[in-house]
Amino acid sequence: MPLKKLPLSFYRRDDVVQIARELIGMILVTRWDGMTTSGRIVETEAYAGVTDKASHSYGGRRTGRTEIMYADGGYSYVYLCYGIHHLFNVVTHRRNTPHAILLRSLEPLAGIPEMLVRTGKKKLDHTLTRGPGNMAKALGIVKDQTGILLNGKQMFLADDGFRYKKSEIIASPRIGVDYAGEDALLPYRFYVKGNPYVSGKV
DNA sequence: GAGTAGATCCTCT
DNA sequence: GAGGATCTACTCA
Repeated sequence: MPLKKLPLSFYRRDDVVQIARELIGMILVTRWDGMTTSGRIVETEAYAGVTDKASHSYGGRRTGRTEIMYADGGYSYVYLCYGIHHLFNVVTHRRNTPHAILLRSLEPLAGIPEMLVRTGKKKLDHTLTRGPGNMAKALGIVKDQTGILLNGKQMFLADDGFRYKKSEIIASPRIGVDYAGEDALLPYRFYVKGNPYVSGKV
């Protein structure tokens, strides 16, 4: 089955956790610098807007950085963390409901040589796109790519018909959000069981 | 193998 | 002026 771009209606639904689960197995494509790179998503985390302490938009916080989260679903939200890592998110739901999904890891498909150049690695191994910082780097994603509509030419998510078995998709608490108190325990993270590209303990 | 520090900079207080 | 949705390398055992 050929690649089919996900329609904007896919992102503009109410249940961000459900969308995060459905994104597992989809393909992320970026196309810039004259190179196409892509990979199959194997790890995501949902951030449920104003009610989620771990979210940047918790309590309705609205700043220059988080403004894009309040837009309609289907936009990219990239931001810099720890001064080094760019983290790529997909905005979901509709205007004024700031939900987002962090894409944490994917399995490289196309453009692997380009990914190796971008990350400075010598050969392909599971650390190439493991974890959100590495993944963004391998795909050439930087925070300037915030606000791109994900059904365009530069960057999009697609479905090639592949599906993991339901039993292969695991829900667990999110990573690196200990500061969020009880919300850090919510099972908003999804990953493919046993996949070497998944960050954290498998 | 486990634990920890350092990198490094944008954003909000 | 502080801290973060992280990663790597280095120390110590």
